[in-house]
Amino acid sequence: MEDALKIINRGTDEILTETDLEKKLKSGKQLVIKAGFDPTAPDLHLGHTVLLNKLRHFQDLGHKVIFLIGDFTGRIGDPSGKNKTRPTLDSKNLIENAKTYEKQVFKILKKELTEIKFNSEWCDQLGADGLIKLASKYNVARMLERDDFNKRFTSNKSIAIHEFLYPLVQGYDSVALKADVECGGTDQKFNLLVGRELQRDYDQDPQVVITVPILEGLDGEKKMSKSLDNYVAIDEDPDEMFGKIMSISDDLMWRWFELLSFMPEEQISKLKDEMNIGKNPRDIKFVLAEELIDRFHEDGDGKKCKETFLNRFQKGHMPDEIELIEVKIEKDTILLVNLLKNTNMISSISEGNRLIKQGGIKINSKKVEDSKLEISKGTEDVYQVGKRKFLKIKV
RNA sequence: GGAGAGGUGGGUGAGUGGUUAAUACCAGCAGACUGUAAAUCUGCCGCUUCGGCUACGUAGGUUCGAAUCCUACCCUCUCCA
Repeated sequence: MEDALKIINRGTDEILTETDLEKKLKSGKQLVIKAGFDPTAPDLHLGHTVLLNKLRHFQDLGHKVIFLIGDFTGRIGDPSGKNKTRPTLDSKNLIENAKTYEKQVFKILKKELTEIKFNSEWCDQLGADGLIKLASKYNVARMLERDDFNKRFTSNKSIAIHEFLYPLVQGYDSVALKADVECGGTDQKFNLLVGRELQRDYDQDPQVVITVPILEGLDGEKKMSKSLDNYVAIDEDPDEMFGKIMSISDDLMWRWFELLSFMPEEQISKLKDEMNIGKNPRDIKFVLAEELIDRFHEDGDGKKCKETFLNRFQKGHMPDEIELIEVKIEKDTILLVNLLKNTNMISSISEGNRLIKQGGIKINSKKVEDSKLEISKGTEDVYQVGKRKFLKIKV
């Protein structure tokens, strides 16, 4: 019991309330743990795993996780108001997305203790009557307690009515599922709490709300998200993943250790000490990168990636395997920049000219100086753009 | 319904008739450096067959010349009712 609480506590932001949680755990029954996910972004990244890890902890204790895809909520519109219209996802898309989720989610969650559900299943039944009834359970004053609503309200920014439906529907999900616990990011706190209130209204035992911190993305400031392109997807190519992790700032590294590593806390602070007495932060970042690669790929891949990384960037070697592409041309020669553009090594000819001017393009490790360089038919060379893009092209 | 503000390159945001492909910042890219794809520094940062071409909400108009003025339209926001 003590242990269970300790496991659940690690890495959480808040548990509301802990006594409720204790009571539920003590009851001895299998609990229903709910967490909601966006229907439009089936690409899971490290940011999601903070939450998924927490769900996994519950599974390790034998409880059941409902992986809820908010297809109905997604249809209402985005509460941030930024997105104008969301494409309505048809059922075919939904099934596809769900499959994509499945493939990734079970890298962390236990299949036998996970159920994937869509909230349209019960929300579609609701109808106008149901919605009105649901809406009557909450009031505007309470809605305005939500931080972002409050800010917008006090600064006279617009709040669309339907945005109020968001937390309500999300809360209703908890009612429909009879959730015992709901987990989400700290930014979800209000919505999660609405679930508690609604369950009470529907004569259910209110769910325990557990919030986990939001992981900062590669830039170190904004939250990790696909739309900001500062993410590391969990099914990403291992070398790519390794590189991305190595590219985070030394400061951010510690945050990631805290939220992503399974390493005991004492061990992490030991690493900090080592850095303070002069150990290269790069080597500590290796530790983090290796752990994460091993987790999402095969055991031992982390080590391989590290070697590749060292060879390529420290010693300046070319990667062992370079993709070969064959390009057919009509004339006897082709302008280098055109060739690179055709093979998507660069996005425009102007960019190519710029890169050549700056010494960023190499053929067989030799820097290209001439922007009008012609490549002849019948050659096969290794082309390099910048430090990381390699391609073997046969003309 | 009435009054007003505004829509500029990936983002924030200057510019208010002519050295303006458009200040600045951020992001991005390259180079240097470092035992990191950290940090820092430097350069680049619309496209091009290198003749030009296309760009400042959309469509017209005025002008030798407009992102800058005019007209209409669309959109966003604020205030009053």
